[in-house]
Amino acid sequence: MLDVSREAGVSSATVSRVLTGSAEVEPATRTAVLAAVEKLGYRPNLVARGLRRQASQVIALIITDIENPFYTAVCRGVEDSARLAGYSVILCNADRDIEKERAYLRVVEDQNASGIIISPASAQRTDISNLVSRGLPVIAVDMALAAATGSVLVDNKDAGALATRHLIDRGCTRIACVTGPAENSTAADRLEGYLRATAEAGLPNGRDLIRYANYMEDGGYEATKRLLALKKKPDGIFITNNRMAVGGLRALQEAGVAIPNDMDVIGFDELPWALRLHPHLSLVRQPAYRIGQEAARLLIACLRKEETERHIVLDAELIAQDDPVPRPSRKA
Amino acid sequence: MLDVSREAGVSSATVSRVLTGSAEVEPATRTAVLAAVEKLGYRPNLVARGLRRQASQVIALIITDIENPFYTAVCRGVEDSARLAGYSVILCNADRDIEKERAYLRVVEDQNASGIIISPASAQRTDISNLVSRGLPVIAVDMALAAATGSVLVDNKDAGALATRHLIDRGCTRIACVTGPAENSTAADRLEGYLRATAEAGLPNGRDLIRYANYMEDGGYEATKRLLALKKKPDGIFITNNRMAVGGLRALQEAGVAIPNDMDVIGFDELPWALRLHPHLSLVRQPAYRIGQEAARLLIACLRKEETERHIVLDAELIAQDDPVPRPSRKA
DNA sequence: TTGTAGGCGTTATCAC
DNA sequence: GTGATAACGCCTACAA
Repeated sequence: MLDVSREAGVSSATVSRVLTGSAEVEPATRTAVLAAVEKLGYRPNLVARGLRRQASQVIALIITDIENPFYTAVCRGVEDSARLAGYSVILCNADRDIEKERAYLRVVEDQNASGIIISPASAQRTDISNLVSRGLPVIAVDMALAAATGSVLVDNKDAGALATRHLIDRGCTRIACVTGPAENSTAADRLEGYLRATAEAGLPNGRDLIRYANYMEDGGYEATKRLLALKKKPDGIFITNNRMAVGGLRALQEAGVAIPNDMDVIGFDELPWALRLHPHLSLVRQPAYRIGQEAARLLIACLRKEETERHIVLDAELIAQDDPVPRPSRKA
Repeated sequence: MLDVSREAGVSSATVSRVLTGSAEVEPATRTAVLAAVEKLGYRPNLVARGLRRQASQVIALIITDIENPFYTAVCRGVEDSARLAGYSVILCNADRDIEKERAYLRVVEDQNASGIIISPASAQRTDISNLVSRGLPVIAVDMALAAATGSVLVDNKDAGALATRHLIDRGCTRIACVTGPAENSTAADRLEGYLRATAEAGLPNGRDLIRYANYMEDGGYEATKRLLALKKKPDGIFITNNRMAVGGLRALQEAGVAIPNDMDVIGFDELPWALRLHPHLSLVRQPAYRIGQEAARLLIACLRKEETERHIVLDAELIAQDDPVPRPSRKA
């Protein structure tokens, strides 16, 4: 910057003013400065700027599982929205690991991120209290977090009920549920939706019909296999996430159970295209891209101290079996 | 830090020495400092440190397509390896967009990343020359980059030939190839492998059997559909990436073409589990996680000025149809 | 409108 | 072994 100021024959303060637009500058000196910047290919050092301003124009995005397309779609929403507003995004994959998540929260704080968007590893154990008390805005997505500055969520109970009712509407009378880890609150909510819908319909929903798994393929596989081993087999299964659905489909396939003739299945969230290879698999889909967009919008509004609603709830959508599947609208 | 130094009754310089281990410190003062650090919950400001040291302990990872599980697996490899060595990773998704990639390269440079790992959007147009000339190490993965400091690659020509020969071995005599964008060098290499293998076997490989698509589901879908519309239909198809394979499978399914009876298909890279739902789909798999690990190892070796081989070539592996599929070994 | 000067939180240098 | 002190590159009072 010193070079630029010399080249333009002004002080470094003026260069700074031109570059940041923080104050009025004589048009002539302004052009001189810009010419010098251009000539020397000068670019401000973001680290120094961050140190001085105590704010970095960087948003940290901490996600639960980078190999799950739901979260990557959220990422893209955050990204696109944040970049439009002049923010950079740094992405961290906590990998469902509370320790890894904690490590990232520390790093991100120490790196002076301007704000944080997080899909928490745990509603209880994820601790953002010191961040929030330091005034750092934190937006929760996917899972509610009591201390969060804001949130963008889907009502997982409703979504779970929506999925379950679809199976009921299709005539299932003995519906099982493969849900996520017991301590995971979204899994609990989706399960609760299942319990509500089955109860309303007077259908059985006892412990034998419920399986807790790890939200991963192998978990869905094992859980489904065990359901198929029941004496009183279910005639419908609600699998509460996309990766487990893949495992579940495989278990059904290996067992020679045909969908929908021998078994009705509904999943939760897409795998881009892959689940559509199974035309008889319905699913409930969260607007992942939109969740990301809204989270970024919310965070930036907080950073700008704008008045805005703090908590957004979006609707999940039923993609019913054999229905025409709309293209995922990213730009919506 | 000033607080800590007061608390411990020493100067800030000593605190720094204790924390960084940059010089010997009297054990007694050392414990006093650490006690003060503990008591006050002090944590160094990484931005200030980065400014002073002109090095950030942050590695930037720029990937091509965050929705492609191949790249996310690379991420995890980089991550795990980098964190072990005390580096943080910031992840950027260039989205096959050369402009977005350029923007990220700038941001990352301005943020003073210590080094860069990149899967380039283009072998020709991705420009890292100024980074490299500034002394920033850049490791290319997935696609070679002439200016790169180092690289971790798979021989895509060999891999393409490997895939094609598998179809040949299975008795195909008219093999088509759905490859990526014409200007994409990995796509060109995989295609070249196909051309070589078919030529060696005396099989046709004319323009009608070759489709260029966008490495995405819709591209694979359209390309496959057009292959199926040929007067002289192929009896085998090599689809050069995982996302296109999903689209291709869908096109075949819609057309009622059964694998492997009506058509043999081989893909390239996995979708975690999803492609295994199609037990008759073989594929050639790159060691994605390992590529990421090696890239991080290489980069860190460069940062530490260690002598090391600069360019690593790993082997792709054939996962033959109906063969038992080994679990993806992440920790390998 | 512009320049001077000081400080953001560290660490490196140089005395002691 | 330890403490002043300067400097990393930028921004912003304050003064001119």
